[in-house]
Amino acid sequence: MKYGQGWEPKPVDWSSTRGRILLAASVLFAQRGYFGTSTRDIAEAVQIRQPSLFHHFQAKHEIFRALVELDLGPSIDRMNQRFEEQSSWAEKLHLSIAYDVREILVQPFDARGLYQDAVLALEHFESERQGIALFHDQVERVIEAGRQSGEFVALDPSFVQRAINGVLFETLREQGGPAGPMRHERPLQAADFVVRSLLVDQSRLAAIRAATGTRLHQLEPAAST
Amino acid sequence: MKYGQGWEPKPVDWSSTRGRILLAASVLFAQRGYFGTSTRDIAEAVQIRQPSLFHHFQAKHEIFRALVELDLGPSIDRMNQRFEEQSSWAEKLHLSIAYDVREILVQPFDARGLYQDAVLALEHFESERQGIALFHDQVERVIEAGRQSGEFVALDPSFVQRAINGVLFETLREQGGPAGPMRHERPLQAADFVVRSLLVDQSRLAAIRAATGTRLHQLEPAAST
DNA sequence: GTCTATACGGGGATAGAC
DNA sequence: GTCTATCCCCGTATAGAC
Repeated sequence: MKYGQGWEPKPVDWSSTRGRILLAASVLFAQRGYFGTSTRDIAEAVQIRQPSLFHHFQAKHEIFRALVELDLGPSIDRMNQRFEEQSSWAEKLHLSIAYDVREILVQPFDARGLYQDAVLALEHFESERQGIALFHDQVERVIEAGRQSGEFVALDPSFVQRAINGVLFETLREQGGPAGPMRHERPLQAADFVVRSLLVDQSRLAAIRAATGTRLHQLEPAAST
Repeated sequence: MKYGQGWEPKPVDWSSTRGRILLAASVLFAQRGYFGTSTRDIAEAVQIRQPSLFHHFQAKHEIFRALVELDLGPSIDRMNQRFEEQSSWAEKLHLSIAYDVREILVQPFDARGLYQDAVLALEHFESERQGIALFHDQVERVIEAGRQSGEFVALDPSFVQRAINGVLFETLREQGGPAGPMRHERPLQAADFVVRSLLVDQSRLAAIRAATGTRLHQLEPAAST
């Protein structure tokens, strides 16, 4: 299993040819989808000839895979960090959502084209499907634990996990990818929206929000490097 | 403008060849995406030869367009009905969400492949994009009105509209299309999740939920015909 | 309304020179 | 590491017989 246990993708030099291929491909995947993007399109965007792509990646699907790793790996890693912290489940969940939203809005590549069922269903992406499932499990575990501790109302964890997913993804769609204008309030709004719906005692939200704000400030975005 | 003003798509005889093409195509679009589905695939699923498709639809994108109309048209129409009713904004929103979730889970075709930005960006789908924008406007109007009346907390209507979208869509993904096992509690759960997060006075939720339950029972699913 | 035959463009990927 | 040339498959769509 590739994902989990502190695994992180190697950092990418975004100015290298390989990095520029990844950036351009992510934008095209987001705009036209994986199947709607040809290797010729990608090559043209990077200003190289189409066969030169295959020097950097063995196949088209390896470009896609690299992008999923870059997005998903750190996300799983962050969630593992939340588990190790001493904080309430509501705080963990709130910080996770806000952090994920900020990272996805700030990172240099466009993640909108990456989590399409139709693409991930391809045979090549078995380990990516596993990674996604792992991430979903992590989220569900927080929801479930929060419910058992009495912090959250009783709601199907799998439903909540999917709702969070939907909120996260739509926030990215709204921004129109990393190129779009950053809505700086979105990370906290998204986290508030979900946690407000889950909390038994809603008067705690203000304090939780404040804690997340402080932590987010400390944890500088890694992606801007 | 095709959508709006009481417009509704013509009913489909799902046992006709045309209907079977629509059903099969919707499933394939959901599983492999629009670009990942060939007209050969569709024809094979319907047990006819590939060129015979073109007797029923002028082009591949006309099949897709017909499916979007079948899903989106009734949805817009239902929202218009909510506007004409005498009820609070919270009730309108709650009923809309629950109703939409139920319909999307119950209708015979699979809507999961229909709202992909990469596909809708194609030139052919201008009127579909307009229809989707119209629906989003309707939702935002309810959010905005509810906030002004003091029923809802202050949250960016466009953010909330997207969150609702995400929840709706993820609920469908969870079920795995119309073929999957229906979670009968999902319509009310989804509506609860959103409205709970929006309501200023959360003690109203139980009453709102009860009202939606009654109305939903009266409004039999149209799609099962 | 469905078929066979076929046109024609575009797709991913490889070979091999520089 | 990038190029040109090229292979070969698969895609949508049309023509025209039955």
